[in-house]
Amino acid sequence: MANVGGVSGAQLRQFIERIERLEEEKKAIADDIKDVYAEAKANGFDPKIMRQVIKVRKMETQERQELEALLDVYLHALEGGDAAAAADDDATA
Amino acid sequence: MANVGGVSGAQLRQFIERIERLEEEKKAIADDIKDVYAEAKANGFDPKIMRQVIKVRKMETQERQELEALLDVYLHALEGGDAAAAADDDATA
Amino acid sequence: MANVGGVSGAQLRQFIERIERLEEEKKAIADDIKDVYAEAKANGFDPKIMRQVIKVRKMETQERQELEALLDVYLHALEGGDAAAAADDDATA
Amino acid sequence: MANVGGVSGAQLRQFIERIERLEEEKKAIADDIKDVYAEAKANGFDPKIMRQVIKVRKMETQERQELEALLDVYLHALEGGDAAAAADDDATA
DNA sequence: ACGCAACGCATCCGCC
DNA sequence: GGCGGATGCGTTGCGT
Repeated sequence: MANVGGVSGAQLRQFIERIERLEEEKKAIADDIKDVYAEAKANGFDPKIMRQVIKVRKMETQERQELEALLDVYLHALEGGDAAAAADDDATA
Repeated sequence: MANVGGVSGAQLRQFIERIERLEEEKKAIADDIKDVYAEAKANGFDPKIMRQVIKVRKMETQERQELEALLDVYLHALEGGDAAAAADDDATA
Repeated sequence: MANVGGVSGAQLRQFIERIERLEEEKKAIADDIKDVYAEAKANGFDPKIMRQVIKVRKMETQERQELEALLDVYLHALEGGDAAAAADDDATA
Repeated sequence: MANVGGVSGAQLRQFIERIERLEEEKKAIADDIKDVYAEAKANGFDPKIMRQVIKVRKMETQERQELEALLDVYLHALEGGDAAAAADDDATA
């Protein structure tokens, strides 16, 4: 009985297996990351500091993206030709 | 100054960038997983049940692995020739 | 000043001391466990094997619990009357 | 076969069960601690800060105990009646 | 906004 | 005494 209540069990199985496959890939990458840290450590770098560096760079990236997003909002408002929109944009920011 | 305190800044940069790249991939896969859950939900499947099913299947796999690990440790103990091997007689009954 | 910003310092003290007391008890039990391992080792048992046996038994218990949780979630889904119940047809095969 | 290689499996079983029992108790206490934090939070206290407070107090306790231990060493050295001992005590500290 | 769960980090213990 | 593995803690992200 692969079909109950009009819904395909086989289809569910496909979803489950796709997810399990993806999670395996995710784990594999996480392991790769651990390997890189280990290799770096073997070359005299401190993993703890490296993590800090990566965290900071990530934050900088996020800030930059947010600024770009904000810029886009402004530009689109101008494109729209509605002068008031630009004025409203970040009154709450 | 690409060399500070005897360590190569360029080498560090390589490690950092490899890790950042891998973390992007990891995030991409995590997003894919979310997408699959969303797609399954759109097809009438309950994500909560799916997560539980995946969790159970994962635990089954882990338990097999732990049993294999236990077997390994028994075998090594036998190699060592000491009394600890007695652990297999009824502890798991 | 036992009252700062509208919160009772005395009350906080009670919470802190309760927690500290509980943590002492927890540590005492952890020490007891170490003692048992030491005693077992003195009787010729391998602690490593013992830990693995305990881990396996624990996982067996957890798996039973997860299966029960899965059953619960199935039953609730059936109550809800929606198609998600189809998850039981072959996903675990 | 409760006896292999002259070692009692029943005895091992006793050790295993004692440990499992103790670990249950430990877990129960850990849960109690969580409950206290939750209760404190419900009364408007920040668990994160509470943890900091407890950590600091613990460190202070440890420092005090170390000082007392050091004092004991000095006192015992004096009791020993060996004048040189007191002078040696912490030359390497 | 809250609570839960997974991840990563720090600490500690046993082994070499 | 250093190293690797295991455990507990704290943080972050996800789902409700």
